[in-house]
Amino acid sequence: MNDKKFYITTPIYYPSGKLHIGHAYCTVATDAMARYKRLSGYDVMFLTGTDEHGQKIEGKAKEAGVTPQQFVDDIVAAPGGVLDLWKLMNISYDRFIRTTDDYHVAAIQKVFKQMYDNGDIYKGAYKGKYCKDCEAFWTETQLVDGKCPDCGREVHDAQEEAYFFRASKYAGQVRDLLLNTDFLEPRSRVNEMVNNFIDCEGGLQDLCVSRTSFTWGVPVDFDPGHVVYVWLDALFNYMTALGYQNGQYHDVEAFWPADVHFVGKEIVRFHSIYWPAFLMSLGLPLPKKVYGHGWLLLDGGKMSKSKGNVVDPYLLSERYGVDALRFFLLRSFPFGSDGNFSNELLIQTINVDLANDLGNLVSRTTAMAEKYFGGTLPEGAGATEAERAAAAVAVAGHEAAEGALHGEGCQFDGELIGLAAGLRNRYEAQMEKFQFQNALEEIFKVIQRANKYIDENAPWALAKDMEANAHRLAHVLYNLLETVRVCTVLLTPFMPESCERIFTQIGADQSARTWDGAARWGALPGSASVTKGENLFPRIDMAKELAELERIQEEARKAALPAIEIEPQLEEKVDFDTFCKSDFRAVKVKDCQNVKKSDKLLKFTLDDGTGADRQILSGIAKWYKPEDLIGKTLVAIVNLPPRKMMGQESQGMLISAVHTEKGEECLHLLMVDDAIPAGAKLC
RNA sequence: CGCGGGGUGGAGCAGUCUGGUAGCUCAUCGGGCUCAUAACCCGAAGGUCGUCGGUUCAAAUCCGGCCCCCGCAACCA
Repeated sequence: MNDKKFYITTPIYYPSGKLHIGHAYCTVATDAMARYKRLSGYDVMFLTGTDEHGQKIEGKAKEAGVTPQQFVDDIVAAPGGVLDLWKLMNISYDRFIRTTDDYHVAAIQKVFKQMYDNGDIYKGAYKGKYCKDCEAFWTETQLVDGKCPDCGREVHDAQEEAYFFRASKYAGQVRDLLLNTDFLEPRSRVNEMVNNFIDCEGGLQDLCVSRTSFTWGVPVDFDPGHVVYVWLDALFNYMTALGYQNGQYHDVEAFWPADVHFVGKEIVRFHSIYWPAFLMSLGLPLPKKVYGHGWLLLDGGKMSKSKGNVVDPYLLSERYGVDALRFFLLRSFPFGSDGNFSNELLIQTINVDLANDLGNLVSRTTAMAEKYFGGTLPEGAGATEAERAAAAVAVAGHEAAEGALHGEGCQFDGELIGLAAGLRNRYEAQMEKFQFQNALEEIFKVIQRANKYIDENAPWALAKDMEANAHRLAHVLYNLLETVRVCTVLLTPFMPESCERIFTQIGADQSARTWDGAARWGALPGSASVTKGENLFPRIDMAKELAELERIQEEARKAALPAIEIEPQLEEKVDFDTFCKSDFRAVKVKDCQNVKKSDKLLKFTLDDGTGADRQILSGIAKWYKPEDLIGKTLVAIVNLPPRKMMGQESQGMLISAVHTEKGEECLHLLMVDDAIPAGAKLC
């Protein structure tokens, strides 16, 4: 049995709607970490899943007219759902937990009972502001203008019976854990937690762990009417998924405690305070680390459904390739802090790093191997003993490998080989700190060095005299292939599929793709067969693509809007006499023209039956062409006071029907039967 | 005085813990090369590091005041 074990988790996501790029970000990071650990020889358990209970899902299901279970099944397991998304994004999770899974539910009931029995869960009252219509409790601070934030109606004080977890009992221990260990990272999150929730006024508050105001949750088996409230249910997934308190799995021994929980910064509080407290209550080992990563922001602000600015990972994966998206997410943002997502940055990253630097390096290298040597380098092109030795020195931590190569071949070789051979160590140091951005930066420094190495050696110049230079040329190409190989091994956790293709192109067999191989110069056989394949990462036309993306996202935004909206009817009554004062008449359009310098107004010359022309200006140019209206019979109110618009007088108003369709305003002029004579009164 | 994060060349960021030539990507300008995905390589211009004060031989970095932006305190990556 492998004693190098690694247990890593994502949060379990709340499937009240489609997942967005933020969820993908966290999951991709976890996946890269898991793959990295597997690559470096660990026995990895990678857990992700969904947190499916709660009032919000109950409500959404009701809205949709399905049961809560059907609702979450649809979001999680249906085509285009969570499972599909992770499949598309190549997420190599070992286990996927749903909190509605039977074994989890049963285990949570046992956990709850146990904590109740040992006195850490007690019965109390949950107080708050209650909205009858929404059947929801709100806290003072959630209220909008003192009213329900959902429906805007009055709320009133109310309380319900609830169970509480005695978190206060563990405040000291948790405080110590946060302040005096590196349990919670990045460090900047520690103060926030301690100051805000432990050293605050009143100290650490007990946590409400049951509710009676909704039913979609794990029932408290010894007290009907209560369901377990979110965090106790959700947090224990990390253990029940290993088989804790259930017979579904048997991996607690092997994998608990977790090595790291990756979580978003908004739930750091629950993972760094309540989760350890729960475990302390049961006398269980604590996870080794909680890492609170940052958020992807849009235009400097939070992504949210209400703002309508969520980014769809499905769309981006399909458009640019999963690997490009995975790479972008981890390359562009420091994992611990917030980052600004933009389409422009995405495309730029793909173009610069993947297309120009990496893709192009592979392309030009393999192209030359084919062109000059038919795809197989000649005998003796491989690494020399001196180079292998020098590389070993670099791996051992001495950057001065080039020193060991003085007098050997070309002056540039040592520099390239030293840099490439030492890469694994630098990469490892960053990966162990979850600094994906820096790990990738290290790789790309080497890739850039390799591109420079091509210029320095000008293989095309060497190729002009093959008789004299064939050996040198082959060796230059070999060094490039080796550099690409080393980089590709280390890129595999980030871009598994693309790396596979690169390995194929440079002829790297399995033994050359290993973690050990990444620190061994000369692992690629000198006779490896090289083939120039399809472009790995096609360049994207920035301007064109941005426009296209904007169009697609706008369309998606519109599709999410209600199909047809109409103005709500007025509550206020109008008395009959007032109504009768409005003089509506049928009018015939004698002439209609655009008003100069106005993009909204049309000028109508109308026959209103009086014999004199009536002129009306109407702001409907967006919907009608003047020539299409001539001869039509319309409806106008004729006794409005005249009004000047753009310097011309309007004597009345044409009547239209208006509504909103997919967020867009629509307008139709009222057109009536042409048999109606001009001037006929409408009543 | 609720808590936290941030303010660094035109844009986006690193550097701040462990003071000592201000770094990276993109954009701009000039040059080189032609193997390659109009890519690659070299060079240049551009910053009084939000602001005021303090400590110091020396401050983007340490300390204090102020200004501005964002987030959290609700389920939420």
